[in-house]
Amino acid sequence: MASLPDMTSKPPPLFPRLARDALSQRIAQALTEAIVSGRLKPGDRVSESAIAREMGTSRAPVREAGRLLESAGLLVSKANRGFFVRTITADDLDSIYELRLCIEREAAARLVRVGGVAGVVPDLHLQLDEMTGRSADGQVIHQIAADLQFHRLIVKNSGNSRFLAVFDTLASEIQASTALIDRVFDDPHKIARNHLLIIDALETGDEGEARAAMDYHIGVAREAVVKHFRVLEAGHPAPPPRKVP
Amino acid sequence: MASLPDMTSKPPPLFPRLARDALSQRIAQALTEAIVSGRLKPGDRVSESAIAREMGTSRAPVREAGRLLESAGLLVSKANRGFFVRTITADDLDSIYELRLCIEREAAARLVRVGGVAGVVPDLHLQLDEMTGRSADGQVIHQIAADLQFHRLIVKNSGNSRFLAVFDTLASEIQASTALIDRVFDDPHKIARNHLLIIDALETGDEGEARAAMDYHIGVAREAVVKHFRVLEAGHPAPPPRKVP
DNA sequence: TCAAGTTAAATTGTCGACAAACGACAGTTT
DNA sequence: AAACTGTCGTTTGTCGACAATTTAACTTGA
Repeated sequence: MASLPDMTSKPPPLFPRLARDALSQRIAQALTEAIVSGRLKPGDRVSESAIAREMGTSRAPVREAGRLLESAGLLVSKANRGFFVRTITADDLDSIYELRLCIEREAAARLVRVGGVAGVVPDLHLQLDEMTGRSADGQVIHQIAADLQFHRLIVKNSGNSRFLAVFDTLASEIQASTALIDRVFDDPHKIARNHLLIIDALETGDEGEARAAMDYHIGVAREAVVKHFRVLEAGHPAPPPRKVP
Repeated sequence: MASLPDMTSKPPPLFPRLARDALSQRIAQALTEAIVSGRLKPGDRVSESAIAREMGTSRAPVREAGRLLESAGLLVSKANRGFFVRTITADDLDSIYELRLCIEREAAARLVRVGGVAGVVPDLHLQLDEMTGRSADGQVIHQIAADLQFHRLIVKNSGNSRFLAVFDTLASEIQASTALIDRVFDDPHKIARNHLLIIDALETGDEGEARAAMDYHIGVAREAVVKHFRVLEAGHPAPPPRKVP
């Protein structure tokens, strides 16, 4: 009986299965990278044919990648006009952070409830080191990515897959918006301290504590980010759309 | 000054915009209708070529419609296998309702905060009439649709567009899952009374009241729906996938 | 009879091409 | 001068066909 082939668990951790469909996903990843890195700026046109020419593929997979990123919130499509990099306003970011608050507040409480705190705390500390390390290099993008990853760990281990799905969407939009930011908001060590407060709250084992810590933490970030974008908008009322080479 | 052309509100209610892209959207709508009506059951294969043949189009727009419904959560796609109608488990529904709770709780509070209650209450009553009317005909599907529409009105008028986007996704999944339900859970008038409680709470003007009412209302629904699906799953452990004609 | 290996049918992923639609520019009219 | 109309080039929306992959059937062997 023990020699029966195991049908439930994957036999050996097979290679990433590189399906044929992977093409559109790789294109999507390349586009995502271009957007979060800032090479593609909000409002820029993303031409199917141009991208297809550059990557040496047909337009079909590019189109699929575009639709994928559209549902992810990174692109918008106008009928018969094609895709454009989504322009994120301060109001958008405010809405995003308000939704993010709802999700993470509940995720933190849920993590405590299901007793998964002890399992993630080590990973959280690792991610925290990553965060402070990155910020030392002045890698703002990577620092924010590590920040989001920290929060993602909490959401992922909360046990509600819907929370994670929504969070990932919001995270990619937040990450994309940070391409416009050229400086960190706070001293890296202060940020690290703030995240330690979250870990402390989680470890109390009290749902209310966890919720409150998350409430405060995200509330502060929300205020800072939105304010930053409001002054940005005051300077650049309507940036003209550029053509992607 | 009063004769200046109004740039903020739409001039005359323009025609319905009828874009060329409407083809894939119409296909998506047709597929959605088939799913929520139960003609396509969870696990059923949705063949690109078959649908394209039936509708007299090429596979490309069908494919796009599939991707659209995939991001909406109605379909899942396996690499090189195509699309399948999403099978929703009781655990899924529980996750969905937990997320829905987070959203609507905050949306109700927000609606109170921005002072939009008075504007929607008439519409809410209209939707309530629709709900009780439908249930009299035994139209369970339509009754649930009207129920969701009631809640959608609150979310929409809350002012956070992200809330609405997430709600719509969840609503379509809930609507699709109800295709498996053949009876109403409660007396229609009792349901109507429960919704009246929400309206009452909104009209108090107190955010906490609104939140609490929503909490209770959705909590009850969640418990009933999830319990219903758990017994369904006990009877149908793994329904075999059917081929769509 | 059952199992494994092989072959065939069906379906998806991708490609290149065509026609409709949009935006820009210029010409005309009031 | 301003607004409207017609034309032109570019890009998308759609199509049919080919290649790769999966599924199922079929054959072969113990």
